[in-house]
Amino acid sequence: MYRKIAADLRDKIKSGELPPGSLLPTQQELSRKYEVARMTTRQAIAELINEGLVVAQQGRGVTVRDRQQMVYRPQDGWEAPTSPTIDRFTAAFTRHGRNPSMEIDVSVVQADDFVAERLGVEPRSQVVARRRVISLDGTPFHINDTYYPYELVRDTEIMSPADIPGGSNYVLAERGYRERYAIDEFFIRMPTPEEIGRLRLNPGTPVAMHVVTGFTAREEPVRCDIFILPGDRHVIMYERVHPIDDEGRPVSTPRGGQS
Amino acid sequence: MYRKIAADLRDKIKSGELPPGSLLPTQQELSRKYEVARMTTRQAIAELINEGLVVAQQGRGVTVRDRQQMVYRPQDGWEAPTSPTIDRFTAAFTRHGRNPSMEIDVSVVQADDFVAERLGVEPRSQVVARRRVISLDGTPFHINDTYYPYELVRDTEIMSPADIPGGSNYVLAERGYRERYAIDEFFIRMPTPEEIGRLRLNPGTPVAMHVVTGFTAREEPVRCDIFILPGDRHVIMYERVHPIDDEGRPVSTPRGGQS
DNA sequence: AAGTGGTCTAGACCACGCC
DNA sequence: GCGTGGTCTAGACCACTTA
Repeated sequence: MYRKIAADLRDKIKSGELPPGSLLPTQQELSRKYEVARMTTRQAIAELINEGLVVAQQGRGVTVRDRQQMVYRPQDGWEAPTSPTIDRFTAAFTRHGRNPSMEIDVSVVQADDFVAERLGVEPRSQVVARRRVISLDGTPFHINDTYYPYELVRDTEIMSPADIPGGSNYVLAERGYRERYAIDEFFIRMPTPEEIGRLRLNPGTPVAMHVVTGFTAREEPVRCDIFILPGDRHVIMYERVHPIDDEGRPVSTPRGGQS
Repeated sequence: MYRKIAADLRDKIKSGELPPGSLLPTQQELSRKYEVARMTTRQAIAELINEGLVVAQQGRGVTVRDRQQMVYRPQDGWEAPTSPTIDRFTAAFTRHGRNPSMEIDVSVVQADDFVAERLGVEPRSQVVARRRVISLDGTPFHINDTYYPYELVRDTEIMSPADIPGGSNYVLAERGYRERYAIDEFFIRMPTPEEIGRLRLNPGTPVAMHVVTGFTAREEPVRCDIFILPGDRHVIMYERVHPIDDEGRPVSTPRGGQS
């Protein structure tokens, strides 16, 4: 029964009969209409909440969710190739008049297993953690925690909780650790209670955990960057070029030829 | 109260006291221990289910979930650069003795708004849909639906529901539509009921929707590929190379220089 | 103050897995 | 057949928003 109620409501949302921002019928109304107990209608609504379709607020009611997504481009700052087409794609998600802000917190911590494995250091050895929450118009958009091997960044401006002109890669390059390539990993999962708090997430919002591990040309790890991207606020976008030309012949790549 | 029960169980799972595959205390036991009604313990367990931590099965009990993830590499087949390091990364997620299988279904359908926008055709115009479900050892791993403009693929082997030797890009290239570059989009969300059915997903499993739109050098779209990747079964991995060399000078890119 | 959703109770019966 | 989780009822009181 609760599945039928949920399906009916889902259909009304998808068809546009209940547009984003509108209020669903109250739980009491649904109970009367379907002749069920309120706990049953609550279960139907819980299903929609967990699907990320609606949000419930005490005293207000249940409203249909609206997605406001921004484009997240891992290749930004890499002087990546850009085509007119990708601008057309990103335009669909771009909003204007945004007011960005950032919270920064730098500390020396013990590396957990996950970070230690990526930085090639012993678990629980000291690393520098640079933790940031990036907000737009006052609402948190994503978490960006960066971990560096302690010896690489001690006594640099990376240790100070302020914006770094030119980026931290510039600082590392000056010390002889120029990042040459990086590996991106994405894990799709539900947020931890800590992440829900830091990002003020609604129930039913999954996140992408984007892990960037940067290496020098000598294969030494120089940084491990962890982004937590709420699914309702981001579209992740990449651009790729085939390493063969229009006649099917190989084109030289930055790392010098085909593998 | 139900939050406390959920937090206690979550701690026991994270600490390893309740390892993957083990059974949680039954709802009746929890009700006795915490002196609450069974509906309250059910709510605690519902929370853990929606976090993707546990699965409930009628007649069996509630078990701690185990993740078996495979590596998903969008760059595969692109002759992408490969370093020894990425092999080390992928090794952590690779399982052996896997038995892959595929279901294919090809049909001519009306493009929805999403696909029409990406293929640059009118909404509801005819496109060819090639729908696949890829399974490993009998369990579905991901959905791969590919859409082509009808005129580009009519009377080709893309229309037949069988494996294509060399891939569909090879067939398109022969007809003068060689894919030169592609744009990747990732949307993170909860699965639709249809996706839950096709992939036999457990509750609390988010998915990544990976959309690849391929273009010729003349900026004509040739395909729109939609992958549905369950979060508990995939790690998405990219490798990127900085377009500058160790002295900081630009390196030529496949598309010919910096932007 | 009225109305909304949030939590909780103490029962009931059903569907399923396992012995 | 027994015990598990799945569904549902008919109440109760609380916390919060809005007017």
